[in-house]
Amino acid sequence: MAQLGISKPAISRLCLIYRFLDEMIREGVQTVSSSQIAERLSINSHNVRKDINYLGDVGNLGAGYDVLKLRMAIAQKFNFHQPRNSCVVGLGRLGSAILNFDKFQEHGFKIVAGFDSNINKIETMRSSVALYPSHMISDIVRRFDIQLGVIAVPEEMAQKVTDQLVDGGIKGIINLTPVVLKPKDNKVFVRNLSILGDFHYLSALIALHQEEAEN
Amino acid sequence: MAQLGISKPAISRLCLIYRFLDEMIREGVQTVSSSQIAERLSINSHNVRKDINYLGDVGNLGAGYDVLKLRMAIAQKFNFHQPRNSCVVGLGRLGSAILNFDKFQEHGFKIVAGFDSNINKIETMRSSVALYPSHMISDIVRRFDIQLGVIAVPEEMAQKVTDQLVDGGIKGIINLTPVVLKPKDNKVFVRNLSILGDFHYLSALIALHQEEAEN
DNA sequence: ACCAATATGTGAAATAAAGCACAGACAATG
DNA sequence: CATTGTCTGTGCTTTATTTCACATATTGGT
Repeated sequence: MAQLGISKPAISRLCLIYRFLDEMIREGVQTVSSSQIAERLSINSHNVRKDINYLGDVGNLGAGYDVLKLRMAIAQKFNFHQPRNSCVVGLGRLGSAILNFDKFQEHGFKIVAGFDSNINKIETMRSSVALYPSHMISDIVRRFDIQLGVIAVPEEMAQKVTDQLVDGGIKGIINLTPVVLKPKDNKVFVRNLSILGDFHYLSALIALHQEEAEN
Repeated sequence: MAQLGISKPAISRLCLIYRFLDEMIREGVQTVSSSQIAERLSINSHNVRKDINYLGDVGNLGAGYDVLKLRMAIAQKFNFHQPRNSCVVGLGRLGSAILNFDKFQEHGFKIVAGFDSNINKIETMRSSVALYPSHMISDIVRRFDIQLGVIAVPEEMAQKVTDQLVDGGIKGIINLTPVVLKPKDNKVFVRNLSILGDFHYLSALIALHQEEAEN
């Protein structure tokens, strides 16, 4: 994959900053400094400034950042104003929790479809989102120009639905299974959010930390 | 925080490898090479070898890794055989989905408590896990030696329950809210799994990628 | 109008992580 | 038992990311 002109950790931090600014706006704050942001988000203030610098000229030398202006600059750089259609595949407990989570809409992520292989489930389930059987994934993704997909199916189905999503032209996948997905099209971005994985990771950190403390 | 002798990305990869080995064992495979692991997990084979090297002497020069031996070596290094008590705070749709997800138990993460501030909910909810009102968090965490906590509460409560978990002596937190937590005790490890955050992140990647493609 | 305090912007230095090349060890085969 | 091909272990190189230092701009008070 080619250059992005901005590092991935930086993108990730700017997303955090973006949400932090939302909060500031709600509280009526008009100006914020790099060290205030840094303090709240537990990152280094130099890093904050450098990240913001990727956006171009937004700060006021000596006078911090204008909250609205900075937020706008991030939104523009990352095209956050363009709403993106999304879908959820797998409507078990986890999947349906996400399907019905209304917070996403507020942020421009419109969930327009839910999929499950159990036809009975999609017929009886109540939801404001349109539901479809899994074999229609590619069709529906293409038809509604769905760009983001959340995968919440059992492990053994994960790769298969990935292929279907990719066939439909999906652009990004949030993978909630512990499986490492291999999208056929390598322009598709994948983000792994495995709770089991994080249990392992934290458990490992704790163990190493204890071991170290004993020496 | 001090040295761990092993980088965090490496820990994360080794956790992936660990689960991959589980799969191999189920399939009856006895030996695996660094390039097979690399291929399946989409990482570089040099990197795989280097990571495994942190574990000490486990490979067979010229003949790949013994699946069982390697898995054991990771488990030992990270103390995966020690079961860790866990809890879930916030029993909305997301929280209760996790509470009732039995996969964790198989991996040594025993969920021993669920918390919610809505007393009515904890009285009427059916679950094999013991449920408590949120004001008991510190008590119960301490009493049952709970080491890992999953936070699935509304954003505005997240910091408060973090403080309670930390007061009880929690060691690690999986944060499912988009809020950046500030644990009072900095020996507590936090892992952020914000779906909204990942929507933003992917959305940003897609936007940058498109922009680049246009030039 | 000046001074002090405050904050950004940014090149340069330091650190961390990933990628690489290859020497050395083993296994399988004939 | 020798030979060939395979695969690990690891120091070195390269790349990525963070941290630092400081020059420079701005505000506010006197």
